[in-house]
Amino acid sequence: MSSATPSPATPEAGHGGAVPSCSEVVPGAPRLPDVQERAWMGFLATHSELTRGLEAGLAERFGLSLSALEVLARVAWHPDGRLRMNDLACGALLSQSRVSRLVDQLAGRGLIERSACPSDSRGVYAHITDAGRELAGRALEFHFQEVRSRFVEPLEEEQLRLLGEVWEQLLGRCPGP
Amino acid sequence: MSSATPSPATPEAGHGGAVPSCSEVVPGAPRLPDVQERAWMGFLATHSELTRGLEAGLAERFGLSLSALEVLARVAWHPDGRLRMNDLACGALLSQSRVSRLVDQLAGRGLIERSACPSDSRGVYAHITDAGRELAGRALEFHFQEVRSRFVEPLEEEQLRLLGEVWEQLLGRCPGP
DNA sequence: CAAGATTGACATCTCAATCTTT
DNA sequence: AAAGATTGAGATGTCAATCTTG
Repeated sequence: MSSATPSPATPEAGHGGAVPSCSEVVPGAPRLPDVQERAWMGFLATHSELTRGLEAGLAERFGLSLSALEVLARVAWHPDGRLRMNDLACGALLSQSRVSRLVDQLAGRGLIERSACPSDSRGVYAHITDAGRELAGRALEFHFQEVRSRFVEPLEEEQLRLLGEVWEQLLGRCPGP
Repeated sequence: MSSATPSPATPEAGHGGAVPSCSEVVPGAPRLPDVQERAWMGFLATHSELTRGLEAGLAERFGLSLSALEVLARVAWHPDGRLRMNDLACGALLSQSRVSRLVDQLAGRGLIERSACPSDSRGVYAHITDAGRELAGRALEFHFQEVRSRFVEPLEEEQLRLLGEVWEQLLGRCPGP
């Protein structure tokens, strides 16, 4: 997804910028105060730019999407080398059906195999294969290197710590049903 | 999009959490150091949770996606009440083709109209209609209220300022062609 | 030829319906 | 009835091809 929050139009806005400058504002346009707007718009723009870059690198080198890598890696490094479909969906930011189709895809490439769950016939295990473990290792290594160079290294340790606090304050305000 | 970075599997991971706790780690799994991981994973999880919530509210009350609102609002508050398709695509985080189809959709609801550009026959203007301006006003008002309550208010002014700095440090490391 | 706009083909992702098992 | 897994339908988004105009 990438979706943005509307920003007041900049007349004949420049063609290149990731975040519109928002210097020229039309009277009457609802806006957020500057500090808030920069924090919010930058959040969206940064997410968009970073995930696009990471997706592109992974796709080119390993034929994996971020979601596929997430699934593959979680199965690969589970102590049992297998994980039930539902448990896969829970930790990831993915729906059950998406996980089912991702596993289809990875199974088609011989990176994962499905097998029945003996203790609960409803369940299905996703098993990592040798090829899957090997690819997961290389892809994850590359991916973390990318995250370091694009996200970690441009920031100070203190900024990273503060980001962690911010996410903690923002998350988990969804009371269950 | 929502896509996540793989996190080392938590055995029988809990079913509710947005961010896996990552306390149990399998030896051999590539990882980022804790502070880095919290900053990065929280970033992804927060983006996912916030945009889902905002999308849902807008869709339910106004039948608009975030992208549709972005397009509608930019046209509505442009000084001329109109904008060329290409200029629409540039400021937004959207491709030209997506903008073209969003304008189709909005035009079908009578919120926007297309018209030829006299000075350049290749160009097409998207005009805001009265109905479009009215809806944009209400939807944007609602949307900013949501952003305030979900993103701005849980944070301190100082944290918002720091976020702005972080995005500035992370963005714009893409040298043009 | 390059630029603006549209279209077709395809990837990604979610929701709702379904089927099986508990 | 509820839970796990899959499937169908549809929304959202991109890339590449095309068509028109500069």
